[in-house]
Amino acid sequence: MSQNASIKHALPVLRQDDFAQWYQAVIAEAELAEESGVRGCMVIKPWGYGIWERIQKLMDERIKEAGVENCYFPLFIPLSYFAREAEHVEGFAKEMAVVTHHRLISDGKGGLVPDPEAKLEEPLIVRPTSETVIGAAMARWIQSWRDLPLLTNQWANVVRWEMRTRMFLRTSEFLWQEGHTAHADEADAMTETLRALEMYRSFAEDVLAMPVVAGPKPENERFPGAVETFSIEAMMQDGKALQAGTSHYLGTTFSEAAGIRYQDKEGQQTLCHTTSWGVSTRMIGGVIMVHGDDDGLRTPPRIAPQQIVILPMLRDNDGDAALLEYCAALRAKLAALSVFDEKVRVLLDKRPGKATAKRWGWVKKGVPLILEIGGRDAEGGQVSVLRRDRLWREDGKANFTGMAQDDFVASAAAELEAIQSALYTEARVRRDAQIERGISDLAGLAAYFSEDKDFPGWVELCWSRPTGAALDKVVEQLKALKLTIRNTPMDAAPVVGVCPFTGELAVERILVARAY
RNA sequence: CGGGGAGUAGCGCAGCCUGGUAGCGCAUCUGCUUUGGGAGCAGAGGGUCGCAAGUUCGAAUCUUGUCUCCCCGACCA
Repeated sequence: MSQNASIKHALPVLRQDDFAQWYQAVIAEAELAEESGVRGCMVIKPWGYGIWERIQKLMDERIKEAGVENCYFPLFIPLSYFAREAEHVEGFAKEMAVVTHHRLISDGKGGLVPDPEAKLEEPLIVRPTSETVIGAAMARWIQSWRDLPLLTNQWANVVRWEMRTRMFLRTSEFLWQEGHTAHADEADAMTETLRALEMYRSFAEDVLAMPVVAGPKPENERFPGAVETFSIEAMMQDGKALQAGTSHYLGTTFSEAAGIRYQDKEGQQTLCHTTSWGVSTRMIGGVIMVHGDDDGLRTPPRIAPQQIVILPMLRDNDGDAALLEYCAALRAKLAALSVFDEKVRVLLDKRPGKATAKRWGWVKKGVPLILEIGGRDAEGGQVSVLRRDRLWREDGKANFTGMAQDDFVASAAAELEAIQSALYTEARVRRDAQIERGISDLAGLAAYFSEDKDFPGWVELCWSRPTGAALDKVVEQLKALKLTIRNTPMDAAPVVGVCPFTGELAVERILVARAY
């Protein structure tokens, strides 16, 4: 986040001055989303929804490649479904939206109130997640070992009545996909749980250019009803962790609650082992905080709704027609190219207005490549190229490069690949530099996070994996430092030494961090 | 849900203390001049001051309630 005083940045707030305000400025200035007037709910605007559609498309392909089929289940879930699983209902009870009536009547004062005559026999819950309703369906669909594994997914909205909301990161309503699968035994279910986790890890890194650490969560961070919860954790530019996706092995918890059984080859009635896994619009919040800069979002090419925007420098004179013709021909050439196994997405922005003014709108949205084309470019067969990830020159001017149109067309696909790669590398280098592995006691941990450092990163340390009351004590100690255990990295270095919390021999490595 | 702050034109704000039918900047529109890089000048349009009650001859301004947003905390697959 080095600064050049001569640069006039596009955002009103810089990252280093106020990260929370900067985050909201990106969302507003890049026109990703806006407030709706309904508590905790946002309107997702075209550029933000376009990014979500890209995520949906590429994730959906991966889900289907794994043999998982899409379904759709009801938004409303009978209250009694939740009551079947004590831990699950307890986990969500405090944040459930409840429908109690099905009709309104006039209150006699010009307003409307729920009709007392139209009270529902049984309240309906607006789904916070769908294990219960999908479990009920699985119980109907599964009879025989031949019906397994049952692999389903749905793209849907869910509602969780959160106390404190933040755009994309924690909204009352959010969009996600939730995979739900049922298997004959634990081994098969665990394989699926880990397959989904690896799908998320590679998606985050390859598609979102967002490096993540995958691994199991400690027992206090498990999904209500899960036997084991795995997550991918990403580091934001302020050093905080963001849980960007989760995959749960649910054991027979929901099978017992919903009666998901099959007759095995020996003729025995056997409980299924189930899994669930999901990623949400929260991923967009992660992309913002990993790739955003003081000029707005830098959208990774693979999820950019437009990868190249052409800005003709219209002059409201006779030369405009020829200029537009040149730009349209250029657009056609670029649109015929492929990158990342898809057609290049290129927009010719013909809206009235000065190109220089429109440019900053696209810079803030993070379009990977911006082309500004003037009359002289058109006459000379040239283009003027701005790479979003290398926006500024040393002198504080926008870093345009002039080149022959043919050369640009020939290199455009490779350039988009290079931007995708550069964003990943930048994030990876930054994250790796901010994981501290040299701390082995509580005092060191406290010192690391109390240092007068604006954005401390993560600490990876060895511990003895306490459980129950011993774990609760550790959680309390960490809470005093505003820290949480993120997960146990799966590719961690060998374990050494003793646990800083219990003094016992360490058995695994954990990541400790401040988190969103 | 607790503590703090805020809602006035599309956006950002002043006015409120000391009630008298609303103002600035940016943006928008019009005109002129500029323009190979986030233009200048002049003029114009746009607001039941979040919503609802109350006090008052009169409320953006005072009182109460309520909704929404931001920050801190608690909570959070």
